[in-house]
Amino acid sequence: MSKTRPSTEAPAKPARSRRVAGRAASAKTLEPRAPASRAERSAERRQAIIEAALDEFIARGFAATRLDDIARRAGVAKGTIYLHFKDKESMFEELVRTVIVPLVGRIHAPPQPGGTVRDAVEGVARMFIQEIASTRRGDIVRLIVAEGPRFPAIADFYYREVVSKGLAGMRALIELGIARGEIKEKGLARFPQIVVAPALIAVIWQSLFNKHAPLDAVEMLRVHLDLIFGERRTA
Amino acid sequence: MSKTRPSTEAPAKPARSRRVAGRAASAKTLEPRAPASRAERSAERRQAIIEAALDEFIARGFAATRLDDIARRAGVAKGTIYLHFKDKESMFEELVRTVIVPLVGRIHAPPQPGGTVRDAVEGVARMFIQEIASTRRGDIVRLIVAEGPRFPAIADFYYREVVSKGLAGMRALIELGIARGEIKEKGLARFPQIVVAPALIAVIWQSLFNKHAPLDAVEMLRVHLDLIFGERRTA
DNA sequence: TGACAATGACTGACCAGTCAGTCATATAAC
DNA sequence: GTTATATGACTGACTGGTCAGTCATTGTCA
Repeated sequence: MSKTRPSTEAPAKPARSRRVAGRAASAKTLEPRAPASRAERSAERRQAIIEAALDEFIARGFAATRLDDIARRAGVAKGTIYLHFKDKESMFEELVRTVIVPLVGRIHAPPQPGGTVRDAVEGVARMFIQEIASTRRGDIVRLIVAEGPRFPAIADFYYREVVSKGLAGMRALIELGIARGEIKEKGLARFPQIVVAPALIAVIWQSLFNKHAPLDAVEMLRVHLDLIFGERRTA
Repeated sequence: MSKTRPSTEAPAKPARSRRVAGRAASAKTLEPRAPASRAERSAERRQAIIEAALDEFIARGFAATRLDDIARRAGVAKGTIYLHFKDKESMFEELVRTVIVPLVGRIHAPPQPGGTVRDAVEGVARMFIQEIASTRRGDIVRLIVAEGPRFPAIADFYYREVVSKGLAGMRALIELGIARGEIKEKGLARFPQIVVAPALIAVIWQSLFNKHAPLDAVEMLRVHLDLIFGERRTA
């Protein structure tokens, strides 16, 4: 197999000619082609670049991704990228940050006062599958695993913002579960990773082996919760 | 005829202490560049290239690794690489295969007739930590996760040779454990991944987050086994 | 000596990053 | 309201460097 050819599969916006630019469609609700203000259009561009870059980085990894492809996919000239990002490397870092941050907000499971701990953990698991495993964010997780060692800044950030916070939250839940007698295995509080592990496996499986053997992530997580909390009553 | 080679008056074999055992005894009496037969020397070269390439690929990933670096590290000219491998891509694939194959042999845990299932699984876990998590093979696993999507051939191979076999073996153990009453959670037989997940997490953690928060993999796996088999008797 | 192995300078493709120039928009002046 | 000027977002051809892969030459073994 020779070098992977440029990705033309994407709806690469035809380089819109300058004369028409003023009428370029914008995503405004009513006006299909309202000429947004400079700031607005600039923000739109930046967003388009981020989306495109994400696709390319996920598909090819950092080193093999060409800025020309990102530019084409974003419907933008290559130079424009450098108006928004310092260079390829910091673009990658900033990119991951940008996409991860909103994900962090959803991490801390709100432990409803009334419910059981199992309900809370189940909620986290459901959220994880819906929001991460079955979306592009799952690929981001894989991307971090893949490029982390070469981007210590990203690995650090990810540990600080996601891993440590997520595990801390999970540990709190586990301790509550132990206190309430829902969880028998006390050692779990020291290794919340065990509770999370199958979810991560699901993400990796998804992008590597799913075509060989589809994995029912929901069912797997259910079994895992049964393992931790004991068989669920409703069978 | 002075050697034009810059700094390598003898085929520099820098960091290659791995399999010198056989030659170690005679290393003092014989010239380092022992007059081995052509075939032997060729095989040695090939092995050196594989070792070097592995180091580089692990450190940099596929795309960012330079063949010049591999050649230098292997104490070999770049052209020599092409006497042994078709191109960079097939070198990478063949490489992973070469390193994985001996690993596969160790996968099928020998279920000792006398012991408990827990003993058997513990043996697998111990083997995993010794042979994979704490060696360079762990990095290979990460490498596969990282580059898998861009090297379907490798992902396929890995699934066929390692994942499916490993999971099948684990499933057999689980079913035995269920039959013997050692394992309560029957659903585990459908998702052997759950049993293996923490081990994989340990590998990933190792290369990404260990400097932030060292993870005691042995202890974590023990807790996980407690979770599956119930508290161990000896406490 | 003949056959084969090894070398490393070389080539050509490829690509990150640059920058002089363009033009739509914003602002000021009339 | 209309025209003139200023701004800066955007462009894409270009540069300089890098690197996979080649091959004529050199070295080595049988």
